[in-house]
Amino acid sequence: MISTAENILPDKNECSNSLTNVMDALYVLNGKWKLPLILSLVQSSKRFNEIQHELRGISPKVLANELKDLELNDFIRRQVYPTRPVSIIYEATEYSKTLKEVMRTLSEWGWQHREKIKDSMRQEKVEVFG
Amino acid sequence: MISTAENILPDKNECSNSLTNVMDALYVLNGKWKLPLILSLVQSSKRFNEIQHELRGISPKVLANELKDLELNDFIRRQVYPTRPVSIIYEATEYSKTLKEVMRTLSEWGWQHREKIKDSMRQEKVEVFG
DNA sequence: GTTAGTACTTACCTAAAGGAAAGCGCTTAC
DNA sequence: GTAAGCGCTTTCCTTTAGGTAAGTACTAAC
Repeated sequence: MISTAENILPDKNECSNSLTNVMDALYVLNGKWKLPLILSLVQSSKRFNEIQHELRGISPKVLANELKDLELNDFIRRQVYPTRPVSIIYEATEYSKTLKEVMRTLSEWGWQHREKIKDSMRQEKVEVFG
Repeated sequence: MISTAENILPDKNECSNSLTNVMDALYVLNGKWKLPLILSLVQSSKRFNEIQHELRGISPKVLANELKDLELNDFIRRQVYPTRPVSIIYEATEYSKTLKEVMRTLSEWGWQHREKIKDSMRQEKVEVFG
């Protein structure tokens, strides 16, 4: 977002826009599995069963749905290799790689958040038993 | 995350951890309104009705629930000022400011995603009418 | 020909998210 | 005393997400 001469209120504009931007981003990325799934495939292409194994807890039904949805939205590609039997490989598109920075900051935050939670649990123990 | 000598497979470790990190982050931040709400209050403290006005479409019930949830998780604070009548102001905590980078990257991505969608819609028009 | 693996689909169900509309207790303004 | 604003709560309802369990079509190996 670039503030130009027409932007009389660059700050306010930027603020209300970033809200809209975030809501637009969440519109496509919302849900428990979309970002983890994209991240997993950005790290390396995988087969159905491999993904299922990595995202512990995802059911085949939900995984199949998410994969279809992400393919429609150009985040992943379903490649069929003519081996016998055929190998079906899911891979991240170039477009899903534009999410790298988002996933990096989110991962960093998730890590420090877990640290914080651990700390506060330790603190509670001290308060109760210390 | 720091790779130490014990990390024989720093890459693989980092990869599987970032998946866990992202899933942990999403566990607290998931939903249509949490990040927009935090962003709105990081930008400036606000009253109930002001938030409702800014996040077009949020119902008072959902807003009240989200505010309670975010307060419990230490992202926001409900301040009561002894004016007559009392003013109730919601403000972002220091902790919610640790999300700034996440919200910045997400906002940037949301912006460029909207541009992409606009472009692809233009492209479709050219294909159909051009 | 039976077993196992891959990549799903189908049917069924529950829980949670989310929305619409109305109301409530308070206060101030007219 | 009536209307209007604030900060919600309550009720009722629909939609969506997500899970379980079973099954299917194909192939290949034993």
